[in-house]
Amino acid sequence: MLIRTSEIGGTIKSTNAAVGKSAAADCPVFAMGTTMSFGRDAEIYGEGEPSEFLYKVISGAVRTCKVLADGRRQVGSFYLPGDVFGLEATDDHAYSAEAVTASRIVVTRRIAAGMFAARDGEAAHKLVEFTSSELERAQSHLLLLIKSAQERVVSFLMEMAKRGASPEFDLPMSRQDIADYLGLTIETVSRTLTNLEDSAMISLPSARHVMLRNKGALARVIV
Amino acid sequence: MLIRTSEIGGTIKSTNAAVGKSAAADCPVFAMGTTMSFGRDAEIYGEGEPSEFLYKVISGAVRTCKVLADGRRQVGSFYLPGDVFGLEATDDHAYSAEAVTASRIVVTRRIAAGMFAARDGEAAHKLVEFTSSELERAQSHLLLLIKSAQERVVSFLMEMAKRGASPEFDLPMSRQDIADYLGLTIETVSRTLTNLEDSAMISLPSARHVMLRNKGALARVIV
DNA sequence: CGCGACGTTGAGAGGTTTCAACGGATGTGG
DNA sequence: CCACATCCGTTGAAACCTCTCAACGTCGCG
Repeated sequence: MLIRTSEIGGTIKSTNAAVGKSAAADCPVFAMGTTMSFGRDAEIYGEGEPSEFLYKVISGAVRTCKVLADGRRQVGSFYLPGDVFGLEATDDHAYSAEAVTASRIVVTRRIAAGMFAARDGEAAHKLVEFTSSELERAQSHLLLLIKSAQERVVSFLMEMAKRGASPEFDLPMSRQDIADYLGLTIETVSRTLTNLEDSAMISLPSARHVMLRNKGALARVIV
Repeated sequence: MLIRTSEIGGTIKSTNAAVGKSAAADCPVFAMGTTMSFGRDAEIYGEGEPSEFLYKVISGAVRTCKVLADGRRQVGSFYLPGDVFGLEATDDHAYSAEAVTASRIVVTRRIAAGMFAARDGEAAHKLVEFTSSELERAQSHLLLLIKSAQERVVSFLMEMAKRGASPEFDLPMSRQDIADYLGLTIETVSRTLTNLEDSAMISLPSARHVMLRNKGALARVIV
C-alpha cells in the first residue's frame, strides 16, 4: 500500500502574520501590493480556498503542499525570494501554501492584477509568464519523480545551487520537506546525502548547509 | 541506476501526413484551422522544435513524449478527441507529439490565435484555459507518480473511463505507452492488470479492451 | 505456415521503505 | 548552569515492491 507517515510537525494554524504596507516590488503587477510577514510553518493559504491573490516572496521560503486522503503529503514546489506563487489552474487552490521559514510576502489581488493587465500589455505578458513558469516547474518536477533516489536528490541540490547562484548554500527546509517534494522517505534522503558525502561529491558541514564539491560528478549522476 | 529499455517500436519518422482544409471546429480559435491526418506513430512535432501551432484532436489519439539522455522515455499526456495540445511553457517544444493511432488533427497558427485573442476576450479566455488545463494535467500526473503501481494503473483506468464516459472502453495505446506514462515497466503494468482482473475489479476480454467491473473497489484502491 | 510485434508470466536481484534505535542540537525549567 | 524533554537527523536490519532478465503465448500479416 505504500503508506508514508508524513505528519506535519508544528502547529501550522498559528497564523502569526503581520501586515504592513509596501511599494517594494520591481514588477508592476506587485506595485500596489501589501507586504505580510509569516512565521515558520504559518499557513499562507489553504487547500480548497478560492485563489484571489498573487504572492511574491521577498525573504524567507515558501512551500506549496497537498495532503492526500491517506495522510501522505506532497510538496508541489519551493518558492524562494523573487518567486511568484498562488497561480493555479483551478479557481480554488489545489495546494496550500506555508512558510518554510519566517518570510515576508507581497500580496496583491489577482483580479486587480488582471484588470491592470487588461490596460497594459506588458503586465498581461507577465501574468502569462507566471503561469507558464508554473507549468515548467510541474513538468521538470514530473521528470524528477521517475528517477532513482540518488538522481532525485542530486537534481534537487543542483537546482537549489542554481537558484542560489552558489555551489554552497543553506537549505531552508527540513528533510521531511525534501522527502515529500521528491517522493521519498526522510531516511532515503538522509542516506543518499550521506552516500554523496562519502563519494566526495558534496560536503555537509551541518545538516542544513550544503557544499557541492564535484559538480562534474554530480552532473554525471543525473546524466 | 534504474535504466528502462523503452525504445520506440516503429519507424516514427515515416510522417505519412495528409493535409486537407477544414472549418470543422466548434471553438473559434480553430475556425481557420487546417485538418491533417497522421498515421500510427507519425510525429506531429518534434522535441526542440519551435512551438508555432495549436492542435486539436478530431479523431484518434496523440501522446506527447520526451526521451531522456539515457534512453528512458516519459509520456507526458494522452490526448483524445476534443483535446487541445501544443501549448507549452517554453518557446520550443519540451515534448514531441506523436499519433498513437491514425488520427485527424486540426492545426492552427499560434500567433494567429493570439492575434485573434487580442481582439476577442472570449478567445483570449480560451487560450488561458488551454494553458491552465495543461497545468492541471501535469499536476495530477505528478500526484500519480508518487503512488504505488496498483494505484497508478487504477487511476489511469478510471481516468480513461471518465474521458470516454463509459466503464467499458478500448485502449488506443500499447502497454509500453502506458508504462512510460505511469513511470513503470510493461511487465509491472501487465501484472497489475492481471491482478485487477483476478480480483474481479476489471475484465480484459482482450489486451486493449477494458471493462471496469467494480468501481467501488477501484475507487477504494486510489482513495 | 511462420515470422514479428505485442503481451503475459516466472524467478531472482536490487532499491526503497518500514520499523526501530541512537545521536545531536535546541530550549526550558529547576 | 545543568538536567531534561523535544525535535530533527542519522544509521541499521529486514520486509516489500518493482525491476531485470528470460521464456512463453497470442495475434495479425506476409
